[in-house]
Amino acid sequence: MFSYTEENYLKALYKITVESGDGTSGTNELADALGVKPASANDMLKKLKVKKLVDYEKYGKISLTAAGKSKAIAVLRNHRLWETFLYEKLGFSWDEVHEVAEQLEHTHSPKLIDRLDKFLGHPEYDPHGDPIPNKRGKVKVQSKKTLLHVAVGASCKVVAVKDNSSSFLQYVAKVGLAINSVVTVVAKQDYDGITVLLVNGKRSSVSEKFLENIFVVCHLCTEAKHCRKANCIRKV
Amino acid sequence: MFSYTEENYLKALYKITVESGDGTSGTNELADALGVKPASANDMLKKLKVKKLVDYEKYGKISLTAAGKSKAIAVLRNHRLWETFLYEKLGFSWDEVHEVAEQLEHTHSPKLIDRLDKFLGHPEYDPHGDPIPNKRGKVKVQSKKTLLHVAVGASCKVVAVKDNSSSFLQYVAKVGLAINSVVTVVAKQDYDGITVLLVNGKRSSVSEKFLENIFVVCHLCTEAKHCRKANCIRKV
DNA sequence: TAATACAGTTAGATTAATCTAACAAATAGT
DNA sequence: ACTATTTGTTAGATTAATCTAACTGTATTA
Repeated sequence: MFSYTEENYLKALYKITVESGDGTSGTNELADALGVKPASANDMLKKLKVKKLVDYEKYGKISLTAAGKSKAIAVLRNHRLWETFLYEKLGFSWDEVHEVAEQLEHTHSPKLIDRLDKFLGHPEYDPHGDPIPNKRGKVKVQSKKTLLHVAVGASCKVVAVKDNSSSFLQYVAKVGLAINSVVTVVAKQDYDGITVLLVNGKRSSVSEKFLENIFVVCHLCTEAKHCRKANCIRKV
Repeated sequence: MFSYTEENYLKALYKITVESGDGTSGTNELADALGVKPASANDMLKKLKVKKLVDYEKYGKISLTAAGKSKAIAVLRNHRLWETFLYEKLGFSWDEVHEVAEQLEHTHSPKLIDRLDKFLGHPEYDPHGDPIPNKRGKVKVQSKKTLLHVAVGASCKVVAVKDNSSSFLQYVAKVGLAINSVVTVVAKQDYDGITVLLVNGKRSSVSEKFLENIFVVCHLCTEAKHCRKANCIRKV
């Protein structure tokens, strides 16, 4: 069995390794993500290595083993199903669900999760647009394009947000964005990257930090998948 | 704030003190209820006393303070609402809900509990017939009569079960009993108390231990409350 | 009332998760 | 290649919750 804490480390490692190019993480990066000191992360990494959930050599890159990845995905599935429940059934707003789901995700009842999944109608995406892994641990591929990659003058469709924090999501909502919103990049300052967005006739100026936390696809796509069209959003 | 463990101690203390005549508990009794050693319970009691959640003198009777009782009731509310959710919405059987609800009851989000309560339509009783405390901590009075108190030849209605363990509840179901079942006490052996019950035309022989875990009221009552009729179930 | 049983307490050890402070290895910049 | 910075590791301490084993107080009862 896994402790609450071990599960959180695995989940954080999964997120970091998926987002990094090479599927690895560093000690400090991990400690940062969990809000602990590097020394603590280091202690836990030793434990997880003994349990064959992570793989690394001293001073080397950290990666998840198949077993570690599988457990991390299971926790992520719990988390995203609970978020969906809170949003769909209990009327929580999308900036509130993350924190509460953190508390609910560590139940050790496979039956509970299966039944919840069924009750929700086997949802494919959570309220933030992130794919919900299925029972067998399969995770849909997500667009890796963000608003930062969209050319000035181009339009695109929001499919997910990277940052799930309440403060960011409230900001996103204020700008008028939501999952499936169509947004146009109107202008960008070369100097500091401040960008003007157009959403439903409303203009807002945002930073590059904001842009890189919004995942998008070509606005002509009908599915919230990575758009494969060659000229999608008119840029790489 | 309270730790998961503190909450469990408070909940156990509440149950024990409510069931005892004088509203107190002993160290061993508490330790037993939680499956820990008396030494551990003693350690925790000291902590809870410092936090002014319990009241006792060395070697004396243990009771909850108003603050301790209030917190215990809040945990009980969470527990029973989750049990109801699992039973009503996710199709769990009544012998499965307790264990899973133990894991869900320790969330620290008042909003979650309020929304869950609303989503379930403000239920008054959980799947075991136990009253769900309301938001302000008010708990409905429950019948304290059990099948053990019912005279031979008399009939009564099941309103709740005392033991929530899976093994007991499966036994109860096998006998054909459920909340609101009408049951007749057909015969009782003076020697060992073995009692014959009649439920929906089916006879079963059960022990006194079984009988004292089934709460009942007069079968003519329409509400699952303590029946106040003088001759209720033809016995004290 | 003295012996015995039971209930309650204490001291000291253990485990998991964390920390601080000091140190070591790897990397980057000139 | 040398130094400075960043990144990673270690040792030792702390806290919460538990345990065992030994002890003390209370209650029963012969």
